Amino acid sequence: MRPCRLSTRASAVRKGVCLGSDVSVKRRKIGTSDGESDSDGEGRVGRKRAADSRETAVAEPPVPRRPVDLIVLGVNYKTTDEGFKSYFEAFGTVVFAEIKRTPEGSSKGFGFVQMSTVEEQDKVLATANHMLDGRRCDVRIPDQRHGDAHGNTPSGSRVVVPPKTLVNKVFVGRLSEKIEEDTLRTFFDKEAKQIVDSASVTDVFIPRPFRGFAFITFTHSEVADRLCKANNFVIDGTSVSVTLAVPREDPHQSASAYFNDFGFPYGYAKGGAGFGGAGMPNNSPFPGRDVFGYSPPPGVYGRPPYDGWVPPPALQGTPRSSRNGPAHEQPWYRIIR
DNA sequence: GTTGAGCGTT
Repeated sequence: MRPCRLSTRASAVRKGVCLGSDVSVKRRKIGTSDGESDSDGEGRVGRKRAADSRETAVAEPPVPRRPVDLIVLGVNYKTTDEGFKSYFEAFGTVVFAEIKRTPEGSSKGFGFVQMSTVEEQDKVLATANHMLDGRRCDVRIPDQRHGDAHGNTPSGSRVVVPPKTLVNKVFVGRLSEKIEEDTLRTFFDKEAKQIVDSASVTDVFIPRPFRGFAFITFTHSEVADRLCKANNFVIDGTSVSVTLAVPREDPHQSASAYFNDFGFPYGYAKGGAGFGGAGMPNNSPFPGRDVFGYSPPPGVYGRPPYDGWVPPPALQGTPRSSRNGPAHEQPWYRIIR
């Protein structure tokens, strides 16, 4: 039996209720009282699906936990990509592994790894001391964002969730240049149908010249929503991020700032140019916005938010240095919704 | 050729 922690809050947030300045929920621990890991595959909410919920599942389906890229800090500079990957194969199947390198090819001393299941991921996270090529390294869930580490919005203003029907498009970041539209369409069409039988991809847009991202439009906004909660996908050996593509706010109308479910303002324009190439057709349904009409949520650009699940104490490992405070003060230790 | 906290060339 699992207590139904946060469920009321979660559904309130989902319905667009004002989040205000409530940080207590965001900092609340879960999964600590019984010392068990959340291994029921139903995610952070831990809600049991009712036996007769087939008809109502559409309203609020349980979102299964999915593996995410884990960051590996303190990797020996001489560790090879092969050695890096094979080390984690002791914990299961590695679906993605990469040591970050300089353009010259030298290791930056950290990398990312994604396991094939959350169970395997938990095994990795449960290991406090990973020894790789004679060096102790640390594996963590990546930060969800840069900047604000306290989950506060810049303005502290109320949260307004725009109609979900507007967001049936996702931003796919961290793409490699070899990606093709057909590959994306096929991949995401399959994913869409796993969420909603009748769903499909209606559009794939890869800005040219290539800028490392694409937009995918679906028939159903639920698909976009669910994909963003998973948000870690490996396509052609590349780990890509998926976030909601949201209508970009007219900077002159900032009074009506929108916020997404992660507490980030929608339509936040990155400084200066970026979107909005001259001469490109403006097919945006939102006048005054960029040529795409959409933009990724700020702060999560290229770094998708984690879905809120945090490892129980048994899986949290050991901080590498004194700069790491208690787990509940870690940037990844936040309840997103 | 060295190093040792970090967060992924869009």
